[in-house]
Amino acid sequence: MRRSREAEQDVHDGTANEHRKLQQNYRRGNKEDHMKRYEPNIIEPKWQAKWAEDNTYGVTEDTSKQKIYASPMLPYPSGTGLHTGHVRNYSITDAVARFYRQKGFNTMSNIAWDAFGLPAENFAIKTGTPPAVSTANNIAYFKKQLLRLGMSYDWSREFDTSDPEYYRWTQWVFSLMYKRGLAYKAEKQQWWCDKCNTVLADEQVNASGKCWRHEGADDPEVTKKSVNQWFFKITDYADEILESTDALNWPEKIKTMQKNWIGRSEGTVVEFDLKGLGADKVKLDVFTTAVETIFGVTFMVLAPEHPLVAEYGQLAENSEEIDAYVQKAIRKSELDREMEKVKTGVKIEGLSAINPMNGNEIEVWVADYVMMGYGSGAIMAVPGEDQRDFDFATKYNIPVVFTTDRGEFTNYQEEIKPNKKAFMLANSGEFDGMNFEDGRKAIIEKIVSIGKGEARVQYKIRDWLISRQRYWGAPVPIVYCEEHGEKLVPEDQLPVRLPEVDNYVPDGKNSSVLAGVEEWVNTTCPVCGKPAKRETDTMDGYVCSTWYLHRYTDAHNDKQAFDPEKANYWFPVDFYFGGDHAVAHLLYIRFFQKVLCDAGLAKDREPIKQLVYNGYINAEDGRKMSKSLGNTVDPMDIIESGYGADALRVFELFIAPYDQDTSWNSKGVPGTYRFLNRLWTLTQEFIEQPKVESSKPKDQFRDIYKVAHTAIKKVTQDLESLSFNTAVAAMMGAVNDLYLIKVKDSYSNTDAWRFALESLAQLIGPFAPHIAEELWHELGHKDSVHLGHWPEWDEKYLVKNSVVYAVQVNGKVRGEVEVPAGADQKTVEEAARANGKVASYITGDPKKVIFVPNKLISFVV
RNA sequence: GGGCGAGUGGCGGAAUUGGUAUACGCGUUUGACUUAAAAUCAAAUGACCACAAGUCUUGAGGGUUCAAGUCCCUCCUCGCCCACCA
Repeated sequence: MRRSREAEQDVHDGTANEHRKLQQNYRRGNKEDHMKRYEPNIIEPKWQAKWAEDNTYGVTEDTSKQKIYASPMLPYPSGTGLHTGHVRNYSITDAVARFYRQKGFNTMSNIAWDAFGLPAENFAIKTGTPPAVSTANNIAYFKKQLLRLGMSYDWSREFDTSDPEYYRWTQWVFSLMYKRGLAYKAEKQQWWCDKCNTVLADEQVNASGKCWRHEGADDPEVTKKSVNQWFFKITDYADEILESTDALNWPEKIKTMQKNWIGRSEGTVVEFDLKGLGADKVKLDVFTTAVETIFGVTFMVLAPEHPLVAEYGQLAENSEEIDAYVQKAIRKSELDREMEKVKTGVKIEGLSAINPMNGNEIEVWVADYVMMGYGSGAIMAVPGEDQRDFDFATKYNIPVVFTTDRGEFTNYQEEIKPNKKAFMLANSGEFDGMNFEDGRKAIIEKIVSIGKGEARVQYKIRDWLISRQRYWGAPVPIVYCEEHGEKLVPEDQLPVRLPEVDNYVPDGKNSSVLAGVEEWVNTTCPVCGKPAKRETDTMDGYVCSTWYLHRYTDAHNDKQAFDPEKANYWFPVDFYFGGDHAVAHLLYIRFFQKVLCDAGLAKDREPIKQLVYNGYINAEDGRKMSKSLGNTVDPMDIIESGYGADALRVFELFIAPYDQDTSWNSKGVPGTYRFLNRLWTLTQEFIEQPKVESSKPKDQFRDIYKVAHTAIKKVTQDLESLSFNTAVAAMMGAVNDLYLIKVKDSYSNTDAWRFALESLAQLIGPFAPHIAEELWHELGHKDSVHLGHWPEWDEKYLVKNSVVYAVQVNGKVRGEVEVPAGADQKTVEEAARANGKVASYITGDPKKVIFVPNKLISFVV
């Protein structure tokens, strides 16, 4: 069940060899026999057990302390387990959580399982294993991995979203939405995946028109199907979400994507009367962002799917031609239509529209360059002012009217388009001579006054489609009664439990297998008690994950989804870590938080203070890590082969800046293991030295203190700015420096060495928590280094006694000189000119001398 | 077509307001230890050059400056996102 091993045999063999080597090293290494060796597979499980026993990472709402809430995005427990690419996200989360915990913050970090979803159901269809069983197995392995990695979660708050005790409250979330008028059922054209046999949200359809779960070359494109569906009214909050996006401390990339997704544009809805084919009383609404061009409208265009096309197209003389065009256009995917360079269309003969501003009668066309999915699916075409309309008009010999006075300009792309706003209106009746802005205002006013339209804000975002025709999800808590219609299941009757079934294959007829479970479907009406039928749709997994960050704050409450007081203590989430779901999940949780606020259940209108969005780690071959390519590495293999979780975690943080994509390197973990081993050895050797009561003043150990304080400063600042890779480099540098000092001078049990080693034990805590704890205890401490132990640096040890200046002549470095700290320009200049090599480049007096304190001196000759 | 990123050794990557480019790690090479290998420790490692000296080097080309990976202009490549958006 767990995972297919064959594909990773090579990797496995490789690590097995490493394992053998390491074991030999332990047995026959040249370290003195009595010295305790660095064996992560002994110390790591030991501390993991101790932390669990002491509940080291358990938290309560301690108002006397400042809180930090740091969480990774909850994982979907797939059958393949975590690979080393996934481990990056968890390592980053844990480094930040541990850093703040060590600094004394009341820090909460958690894990939960996003357990509902299609793969478990598909696995059930294939093998007959119930989703609940395979999901539990998968969770067990994920949990084993994360425990072995030593993540500092409050495990008492763990839950999985497919547990009735959880989805009971997911159904409560639905009720909350329903009661606030934010959940509704509607018949809409929706994306449909033939492989999943279910509808998909817009966000689940990728750029090439395929389902997010079936993106392969052989997979079919999604199609449109008309289905009666449940929606959450996210559009009610579109404006607020959009407006508050800029202020978020989130990556610009994500913010831009969300803003594009909401897609706000301000414009005008204009109503055109129709004429002919018996449509004389019918109005055609169009949306335009350039209403000032309305005098230039010479034709109207309807999208092929527009309802008026179906209605009046068949009445036209050329109905066959229209029908053929529409059929062809609908078969083409939206993507194909967009790729189409040449615009095509068909005129609806006999139908015309009346321009409300000048009464002109104009043609009505069907063309697939207009999309049903935006605006009203119809446009007023202004070929004089719009390139697309112009192309179309030219092709079909439709008149062109310019509504701007362009003077001598003739080139549209080069001259007119960029300067459009500078031209005065023309051919626009009473509005001639007005500039673009005034003209627009005046024309909108006029349209409104004659009752033919209004200003409107148009969004690209649609309401959130939440229902799925699948088994393995939280049932929508609705029943249908003949007398009372659609009724919410009362809260005290939740959860609506998923019944056990034998056959998981959906019939593809717009309903899930639940529809076939009669004893479940047949229920009673909560109002009259008479027979009623259950809703058979389940909710999209994104509904489950929309409120789980709240559940963490009160994970086992059986009276309510969460206690708002507890949630308000922890919220907003200070750091949210992930590398996926740029739009969907991250938009939904913002929406939900605002709903909670309006319902009086939350106070912060934004749930996430800082989004930490990590890049991908690709496989060593440069391709994306995936089970099907056989290029994933199981972190357990690396850990168990003797390198341990700490070395793996350090490498995950060291490999590159966290937000950058990079590639796995199988030699990397041995490298970070070496580093940890050097730190280990340094500490062990120290412990074995007899304690020295030094009579030397502290200043004699200045270089040791300097190394320690430099590292403390750098690592602290780097963690604050999430620069994990340079923090690791700084610690490596410190260890290297201490080795040099050790070799050069004596190595003895002095306060200076103790300070340096204790500092490093603390600094390494967020990165390699087990060795940190072990060394901390080896150095004589009894408590956990992870609770409230973080070193502070003292600037006085960072002050240099002497400074090395670079000496430049005409901008080129020709040498360097060492002078006492604080030397003035004259001193440095003399020292520099005393340098023979420098002097050879300077003949006579320099024209100019540039002096940069503590850096360089530059002679211009 | 539009928007946003990014191009630095053999590789992953460092580099305050412009101020000694290549920190740290991997890899490679040498030495110590070892019967031997591994491990460990010490050291070398951008290119050209036998060495020194010197020259060149941050995608390409120009510019500003005493000084440019960093600022400005032109261009190339790659990645991501959006896209007949009315």
